[in-house]
Amino acid sequence: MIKQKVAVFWFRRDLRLDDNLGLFRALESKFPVIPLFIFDEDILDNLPKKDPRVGFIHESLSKINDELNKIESSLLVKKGKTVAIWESIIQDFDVKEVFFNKDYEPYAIKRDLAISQLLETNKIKSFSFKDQVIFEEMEITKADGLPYTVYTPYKNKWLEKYKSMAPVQEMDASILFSNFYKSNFSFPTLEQIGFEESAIKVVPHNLKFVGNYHETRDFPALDTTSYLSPHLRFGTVSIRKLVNWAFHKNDVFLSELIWREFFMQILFSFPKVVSNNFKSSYDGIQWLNKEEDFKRWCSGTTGYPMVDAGMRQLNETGYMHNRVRMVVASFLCKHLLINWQWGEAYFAEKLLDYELSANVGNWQWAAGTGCDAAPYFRVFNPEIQLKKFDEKGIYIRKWIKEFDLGYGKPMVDHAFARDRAIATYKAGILK
DNA sequence: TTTTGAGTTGTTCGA
DNA sequence: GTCGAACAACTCAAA
Repeated sequence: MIKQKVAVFWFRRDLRLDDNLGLFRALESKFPVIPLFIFDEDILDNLPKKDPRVGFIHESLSKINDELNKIESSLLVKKGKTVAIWESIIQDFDVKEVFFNKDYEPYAIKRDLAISQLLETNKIKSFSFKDQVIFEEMEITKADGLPYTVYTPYKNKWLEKYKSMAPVQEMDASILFSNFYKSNFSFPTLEQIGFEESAIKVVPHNLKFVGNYHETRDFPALDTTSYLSPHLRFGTVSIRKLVNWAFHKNDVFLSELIWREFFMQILFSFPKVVSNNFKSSYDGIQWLNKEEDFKRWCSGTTGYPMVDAGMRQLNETGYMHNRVRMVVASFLCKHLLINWQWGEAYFAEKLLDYELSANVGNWQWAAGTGCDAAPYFRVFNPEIQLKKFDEKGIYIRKWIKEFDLGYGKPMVDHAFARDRAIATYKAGILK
């Protein structure tokens, strides 16, 4: 049997048909395009069976597949080790070209290199595209060509470059949809991939409060969050469209999107931050790392309402308000003197928007060990934070049902913990 | 090369 | 109640 000549577009964390650069370029190919997604066993094997993020990926793929079905095409969904899957695809089709959008995490870089080599060996052309970010690694650098490690000058340069760019062209790939490979691949259920439905769900994003972001962002009771982060994580929204829109809408909100790229380029240029302090002079801190303290933090039973409400919101929904993330992170590192890596790992497990670069970057920021981090003597006072940002206790009552029935005592005295944290850091920081 | 200014999100203390 | 300084110097970026 003669194998059909095809191109393949490989979806990874860009789960949309709309304004997807790599997909657009793929559809310009002279070969019909098979859209592919691989559930990567090297990642999935470490996840719980009810991981809501896998559910969201599955749901997003299902929507894409529904769209494709309208034009007599379908998504090819595979599960296994990526190299083995690609070997099988090369067996089944005469693959001429492969298109995908770049992914900058250490694991992804390694994986993509292996696949690119496999394709090259088989004389298949592969093309990768910048789609996940406005500016990728080494596009925003200091005059000497080295990466920025301080946010503000990075942001200034980023904005300068963005303003000088030609206006963003939105790509309407739908005019090219006729070039999708006609197929009727069967779409697997979540159970067939080895997962189960979770009660926790990614919610649709909501941009209606962005205009007032600078005024409302610190008040968790208002629930004016955009809920964009998981969508950015999995690429169900286009960063180009979002930035283009946010640019005229709200500077502070835009700045958060620039933080995203700042931490991405930090991870790319300094991959050691995944498991090491960015500032190695902080390596000598004597963490207490007490298991039972960590468990109380995880379960939201520290006795500090702001901390507990945040952790319970996380445990129940997979989200946590940004202001509260700072409070719980500072509490873990400074009040409990637990290594930021413990907290980072817990967030990685629970957050729907979990993204390696931002998680590591922000945890190191809170711990004071990161680039451009909070100074070590800055210790958030959970009671003052509550008074300032949830004065009426609306947020904490939402997540702590028993709050008015008499709430437990703090597990550690603030003044004591603050002094201990500053003294411990001071003693541990190498000169 | 040297100098200068600046650095996400805080808290506490004392005048 | 309000305000500035201290917390601790240090490193980075740019001129």
